[in-house]
Amino acid sequence: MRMGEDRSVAAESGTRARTRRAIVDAAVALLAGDPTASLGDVAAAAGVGRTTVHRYFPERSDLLAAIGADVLEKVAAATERARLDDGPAAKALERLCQEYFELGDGLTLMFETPQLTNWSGWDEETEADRRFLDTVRRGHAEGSIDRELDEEWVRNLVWALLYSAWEQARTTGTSKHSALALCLHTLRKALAP
Amino acid sequence: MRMGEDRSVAAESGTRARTRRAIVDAAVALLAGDPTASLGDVAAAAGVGRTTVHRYFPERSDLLAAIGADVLEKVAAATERARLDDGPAAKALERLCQEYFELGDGLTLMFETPQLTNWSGWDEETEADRRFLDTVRRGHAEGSIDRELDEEWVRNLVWALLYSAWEQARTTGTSKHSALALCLHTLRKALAP
DNA sequence: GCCGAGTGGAACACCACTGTTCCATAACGG
DNA sequence: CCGTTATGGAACAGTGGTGTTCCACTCGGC
Repeated sequence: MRMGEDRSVAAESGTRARTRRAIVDAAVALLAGDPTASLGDVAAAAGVGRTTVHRYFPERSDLLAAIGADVLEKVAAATERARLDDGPAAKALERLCQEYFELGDGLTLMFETPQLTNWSGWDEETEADRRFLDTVRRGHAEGSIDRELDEEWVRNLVWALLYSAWEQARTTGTSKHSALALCLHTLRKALAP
Repeated sequence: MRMGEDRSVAAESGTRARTRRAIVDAAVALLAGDPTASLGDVAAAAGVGRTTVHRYFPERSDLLAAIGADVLEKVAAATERARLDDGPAAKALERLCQEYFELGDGLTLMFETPQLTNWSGWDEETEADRRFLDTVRRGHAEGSIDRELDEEWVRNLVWALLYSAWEQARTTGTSKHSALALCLHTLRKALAP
């Protein structure tokens, strides 16, 4: 082995890694708009041949799994950036909400493509999910989050607000910035005891 | 004309009307869970032959249109029952929320099947939608609804909360009743100035 | 400039769903 | 009770996505 990585099977050449990313990114963007888009469509959107897509992801489910892993990774990174343990829990959730908002299409996808959440990485509790629920509990304890709202409800609420904000930006002319502001404003009021 | 209706083409015999309902109802329940379910699945769920489904709805899109009309009708009825003009606007929206909650599967369907909203009845503003937005404006005027939240955002918010509530009942063990309570509690706080 | 990795396209079999026709039979209603 | 009405199933062709193979190409890095 030279400088390259060799995680499980083999290191991926720079070219392969780039093509792979192009396909996954295009798939995320496309499937967010229409979860039933064909692999041919994905290939076209990625600017590669359909054959190439099949070379990287033998079956459709393989592509879905890759997307799932990708989103999961981004969620983990966003959670990291939000520094959930700093300051009041309510504020921490607002920061998290901002970070999640930036995920964009990946977000919509999780909402509209339950099949994504059907692969191995999702059934067991995610680290990010656990950190989220812990933070809500911390908020309950320190009194910065309404105790009437149980953890799962807060989680659902956050996702729903994020989805709404994107929907707002998409359908009405609202800018992403204002949509996020509405989202955070509403979250703050909802969480307050 | 005797007692029967003869709206556009012809009155439907009792038998036909019943079969039609069975198909539409089954389709709503099934498609809410999986928007890509086949017509064969719908037929099976409705307890009729696939041929019969095609007899009532020649093409898939015809069935979708019928479902769209059905949901639209139920939304209109729910809006009626909520008596939006009575009392404070914020309370009116809470009543509306309760009524919408009862729509159940029809609700999920509107979220997950944008194709439904692509038929004729949806593109132009619905009467129900107009009444909703009017009520929000009334709330702004009388001060019972936070003026920071524009009408569209409130609409998105209500739908998102309803979806969350059903999700809550579906995934966590929460009873429908408690889920609705959380939903209303959150809405009340979010709307308050 | 060369060689191999990486690619695109054509052609193929396959499958599931769709929409249609036809016929035998069951249910309904007067 | 009998004829009309409604139904279910089988069989069919058509369609579009899927997954596979093969071959000619081009591009990148040494």
